[in-house]
Amino acid sequence: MAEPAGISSLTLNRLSVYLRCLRQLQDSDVTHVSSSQLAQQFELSAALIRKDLAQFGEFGIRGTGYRVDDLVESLIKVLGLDRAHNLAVVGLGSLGSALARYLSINDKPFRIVAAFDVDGRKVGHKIGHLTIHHSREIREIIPQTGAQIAVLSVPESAAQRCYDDLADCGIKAVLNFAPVQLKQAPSVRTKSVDFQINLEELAYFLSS
Amino acid sequence: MAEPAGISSLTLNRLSVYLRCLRQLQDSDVTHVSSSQLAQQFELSAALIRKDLAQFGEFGIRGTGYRVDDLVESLIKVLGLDRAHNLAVVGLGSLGSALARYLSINDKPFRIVAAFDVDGRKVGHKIGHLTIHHSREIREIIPQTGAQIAVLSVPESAAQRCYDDLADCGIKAVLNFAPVQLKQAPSVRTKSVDFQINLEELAYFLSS
DNA sequence: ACCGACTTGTGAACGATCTCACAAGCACGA
DNA sequence: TCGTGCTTGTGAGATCGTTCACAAGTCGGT
Ligand SMILES: NC(=O)c1ccc[n+]([C@@H]2O[C@H](COP(=O)([O-])OP(=O)(O)OC[C@H]3O[C@@H](n4cnc5c(N)ncnc54)[C@H](O)[C@@H]3O)[C@@H](O)[C@H]2O)c1
Ligand SMILES: NC(=O)c1ccc[n+]([C@@H]2O[C@H](COP(=O)([O-])OP(=O)(O)OC[C@H]3O[C@@H](n4cnc5c(N)ncnc54)[C@H](O)[C@@H]3O)[C@@H](O)[C@H]2O)c1
Repeated sequence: MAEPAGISSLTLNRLSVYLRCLRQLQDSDVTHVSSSQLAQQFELSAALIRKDLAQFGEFGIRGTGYRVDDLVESLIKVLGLDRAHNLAVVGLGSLGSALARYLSINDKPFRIVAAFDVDGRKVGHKIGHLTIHHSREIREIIPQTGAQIAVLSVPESAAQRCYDDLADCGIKAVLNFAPVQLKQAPSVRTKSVDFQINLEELAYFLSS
Repeated sequence: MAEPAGISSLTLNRLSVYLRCLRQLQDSDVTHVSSSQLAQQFELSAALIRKDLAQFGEFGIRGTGYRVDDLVESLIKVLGLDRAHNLAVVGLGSLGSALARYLSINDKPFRIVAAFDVDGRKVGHKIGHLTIHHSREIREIIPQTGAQIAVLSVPESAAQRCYDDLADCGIKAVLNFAPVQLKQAPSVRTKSVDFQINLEELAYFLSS
């Protein structure tokens, strides 16, 4: 394999898309695929796909293209999906519950191993076969579970405090859904998904 | 005001962030703010903030900074948030319901005016004070409601068909949550939010 | 064994985005 | 009225991301 150096989010996100597409091809028993065939599926240039892939090694065969099975395997390795990732979910409101449900179905390499809330009606009860703990126990419980990634779906007002707790107890990555600009901890890779911002972008295009 | 020309998504999304921050300042009775003060809040350079804002006109006062109230008002106008936007939600599973709930609370300029599903247990029932219709009625009902934006939260297998229906009946923008690469209609501004891709990006950083 | 048709991987050109640095402008006090 | 101190708006330059174009390599047919 190859470069550890700064791979951009854009490239990484496209790798996920390629992987998804390649798996569909596997299901259709396609064994080989060229960069231009892939490029047609999404609206990308073939060169970009080749550049993206080439950053991690030489996966293709000149004159032939890429062997689908091999490329799937390589991408899984590159993205780190060949090992299980333990997740904690913090905030089991309507969004958090939906995410938890989604993850237990689509469980491939991501597995929920801890759940937290503050609502007395939820703490102590189960979501799936997992007991919901009180958030004040985050620091105590997370290290026992081996969770490295946290999904943060609490109200805005609680987001920063929960984030800091998570950072303190060894969480390495957070996917945040609260519409706030988190003051980030240096030890934590943080990514936010902001529904409202996306809607507002669409609103802009409608009124112009 | 100024340029209609191609504003990038990056800029637009930052404008939303600025707006959110400015509203907090309003609540704290701060009347003036400089680009460098804003820059501290998020981790951005002051110059970038000024460039972003300057694309739409001269909102600042040299030597003083920006008047918070004025800038809020200007950004609301720029983003098109000064008028109501009617939304349709398609697919009221766990995610769709969470989104619908979220939008009815946080209703500022976005209002749900139509809801669709195919599940017999849902069609005919209400979500909030809105009746859920069968998806086959999308083409008929959407034009009556004036919805211009659709939120698409159906399973992957149904996403493309629903999208095409929405495009056909005059929807101008779609926010898609299904993990698929939609074949886009030229008349529709489309944006996707992909939970899985975001998780996979985080996974990459953990294993490297 | 060779040719022709094809595809990859990649340097170089291009374009978009961000940062730097400073002239132009405003407020306030002397 | 003028000067000082501050901040905006903005060209010029740096950096990052994408596209172009082609040499290098592979395969199948003859
Ligand atoms: N629901 C959506 O569709 C949606 C969409 C985009 C963003 N969001 C954001 O996601 C977050 C959650 O949204 P929601 O709709 O699920 O809200 P919700 O009110 O349904 O759920 C929030 C949950 O967090 C819990 N909570 C509160 N403080 C907590 C703490 N300190 N520690 C742990 N849990 C705590 C609450 O008890 C509740 O169960 C919000 O920030 C919201 O803005 C939601
Ligand atoms: N739940 C999550 O946290 C989550 C996160 C990320 C992405 N997603 C994606 O969002 C989509 C919905 O997820 P979900 O968890 O709500 O699934 P879900 O199964 O709970 O809900 C899907 C809903 O869509 C309805 N539906 C099916 N076909 C339809 C059609 N043709 N027209 C209208 N409605 C139809 C179903 O009846 C159901 O109510 C999926 O594509 C999923 O991959 C979900």
